[in-house]
Amino acid sequence: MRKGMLEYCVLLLLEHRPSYASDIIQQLKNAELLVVEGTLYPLLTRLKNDGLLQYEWQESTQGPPRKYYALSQEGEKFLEDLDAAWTELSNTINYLKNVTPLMLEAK
Amino acid sequence: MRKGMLEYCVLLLLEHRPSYASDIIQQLKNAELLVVEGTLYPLLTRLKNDGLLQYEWQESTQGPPRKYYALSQEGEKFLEDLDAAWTELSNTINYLKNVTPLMLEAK
DNA sequence: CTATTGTACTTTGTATTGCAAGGTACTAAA
DNA sequence: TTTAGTACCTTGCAATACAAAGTACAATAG
Repeated sequence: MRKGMLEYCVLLLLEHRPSYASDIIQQLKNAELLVVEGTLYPLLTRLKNDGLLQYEWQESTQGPPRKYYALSQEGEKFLEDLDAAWTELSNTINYLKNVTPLMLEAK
Repeated sequence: MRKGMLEYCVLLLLEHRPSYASDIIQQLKNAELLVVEGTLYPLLTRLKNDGLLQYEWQESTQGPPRKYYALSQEGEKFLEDLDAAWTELSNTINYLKNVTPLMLEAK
């Protein structure tokens, strides 16, 4: 069920602040969404190749340098589209959860 | 983004009343969710093979007979799980949409 | 009574996504 | 100099969505 949602979630996070992979995984965990490296790294790479994300290398005080990802201008626009898609999907599900057989036959 | 949601939507519909494929496609269209045959038929077959759906052939007054699908007992139980998963996903997204950078750092 | 149209069901091949598993590289501490 | 910790990356597989093409039956037009 989470298919396709991860992209949206990651973009939502990066809208708030640039982050690197391990940080994103941690933040998603805080939001009850468990994601593993093998899922996230390819996703970030894809979003960058699509021009939706940019990154900058930054030194860390403890450990190897980190790739900090942030939304590009195009990424911000795309996120607005996803916001709209989410609202619609949400409406669709809530509609389906509440329809009665009678309403279905009305069409 | 709709990936993985279709299964849930179809089960929600069948909970209300047994339907056959073309009918389901029409009902989903009424809910603003466009689905094509090549997507739905394999999905229905999979859900049946998983024991979540059953079907009965029924004559039609105009055209070939139809496969009416309905939830099995196991399917009803599964739908409850999906309901819970949907609620959680919904909460996650809304959380991510509303967090501020400050809240993120609090963890 | 055959050809066409409409309805319904099915299959094949492809792209995308998620993930397990394994691997590389740099830093710091033992 | 070895070990542990952090971070990034790749490969191969399974599941899902869809386009496209195909099969089968019923009803109607010619």
